[in-house]
Amino acid sequence: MAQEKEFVRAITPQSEDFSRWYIDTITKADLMDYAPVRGCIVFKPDGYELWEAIQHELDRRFKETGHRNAYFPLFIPESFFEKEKEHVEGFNPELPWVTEVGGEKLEERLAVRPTSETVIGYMYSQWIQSYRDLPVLINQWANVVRWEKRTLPFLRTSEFLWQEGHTAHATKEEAVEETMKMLDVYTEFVESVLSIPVIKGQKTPSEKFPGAVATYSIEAMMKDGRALQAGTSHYLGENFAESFNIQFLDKDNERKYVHTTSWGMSTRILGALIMVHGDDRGLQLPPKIAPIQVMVIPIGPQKTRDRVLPAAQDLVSALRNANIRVKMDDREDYSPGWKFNEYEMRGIPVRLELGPRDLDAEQVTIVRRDTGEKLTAPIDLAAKKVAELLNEIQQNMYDRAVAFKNDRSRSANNIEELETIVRTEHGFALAGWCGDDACEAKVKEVTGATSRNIPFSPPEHMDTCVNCGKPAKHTVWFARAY
RNA sequence: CGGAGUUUAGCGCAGCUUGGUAGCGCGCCUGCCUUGGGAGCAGGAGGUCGCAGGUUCGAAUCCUGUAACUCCGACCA
Repeated sequence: MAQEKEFVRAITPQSEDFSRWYIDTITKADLMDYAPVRGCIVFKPDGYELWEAIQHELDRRFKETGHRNAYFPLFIPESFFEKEKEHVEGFNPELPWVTEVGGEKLEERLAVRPTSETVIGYMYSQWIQSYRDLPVLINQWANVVRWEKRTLPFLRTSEFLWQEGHTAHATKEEAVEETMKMLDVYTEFVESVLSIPVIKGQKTPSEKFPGAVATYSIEAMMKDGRALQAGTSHYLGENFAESFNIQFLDKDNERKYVHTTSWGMSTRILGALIMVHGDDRGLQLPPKIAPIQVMVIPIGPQKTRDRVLPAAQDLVSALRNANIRVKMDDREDYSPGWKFNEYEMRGIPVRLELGPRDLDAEQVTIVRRDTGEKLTAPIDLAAKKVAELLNEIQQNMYDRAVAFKNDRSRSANNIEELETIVRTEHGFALAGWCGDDACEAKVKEVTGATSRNIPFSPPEHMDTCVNCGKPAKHTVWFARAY
């Protein structure tokens, strides 16, 4: 539609080229910029503020579940990586090394951390003596580096920001419970705060974290039908405890290895936020995470400003008193129409327009970002109305994302069907799997889709392996993934 | 890491085939004017053409190399 295009001429439509849309949107919305180093980005203030909001919400949940924050070093001695074979093999291709300082070679090379299991494991071995020292429940907010061959802003960058939780427990049962608890924390956060529905499940052995006994994930569907792993939680068993000799003396006077867990969520989640909710006008932020929830735009010629501006200021105060994150744009050198488009592009959930006509009617015009709907409310009830509306938008965005995901998900009885689903219909395919790595690899080779996870509650159970036709051990979600 | 494409003003692009004084739109600055879906007029600033070599009297343009970005593949919690 020509008029539609006119509003957003700076952004490539999603239907034309989803990748271009994504890059256009994050650039125009001023979330990031490319850095001079390959594969690295700058989080500009508007992008970093979103991350701060995510940090704030997650950190509160971690603390409510008994965790405390700490910070471990960026550099990890080479010898640490050699202690856990699977771990070193998993990360070796993407590790950068510090080999010399001031022109002199180091005795031992230092890796820039890709994740901190090893250095934290080493420290835990020093700190833990007795069952009375357990559990250890620590989280770290940090940057990590993985030298990726192919990068994409927020989704896969050479350096990224994340949190990594690392816990140590006396028993397997307790550690497994922790692993699941944190997966639930992620799920609750992503679904209720980011309005993104996820699929909870277990990773197949080929997709699990190097060094883990079991990896669990939450998977989300982007608007192009591709999957994005939104968070992971690992039960590491005694693997790292054995490698780093993390032992404790139990009540029965026996020396035992601890059971460890780790769990992480990264700035990649910003990519999900953008690709789940964004549309051809740009970003669309769920109210609970939006740094600015409401933008007030006073309207009218010079001669009415004396009347409009104080009223608009009162409106801002009323909303602020109702704990709504509100800002006013009263710049005179931008037209109202320009501002409408600008803040829609930036994803602000609600816009309030206040002009002479509104004042005459003692009302304010309210516009929803999610539906584009225009409403009015009496000025003195605006704060109450907007608060209700923000909740409604939050829910509507979630419902819409659920409907989209369900619409694009269905079961596949054979590999051809699976390929149609992921390549032509651009969706998720539910399929049986015999448990053989070779069958999983074959699906990837033929269809381009990888196993996302073995869902805890699949919509149906599949009987036969999608590749070899033998009885299925598991029902698995397959999708093309970021 | 392989294949393809791109790189010229803050952004988007033309100019390159056929070598000869650096262009357009938007944005930016000044002034006037203007405000309910990206207003208008006038004047103005801004670029060693990604980088390094080479060919040539002369290179944005031709050749070689290199870097970054985008897409497709390989690899990848």
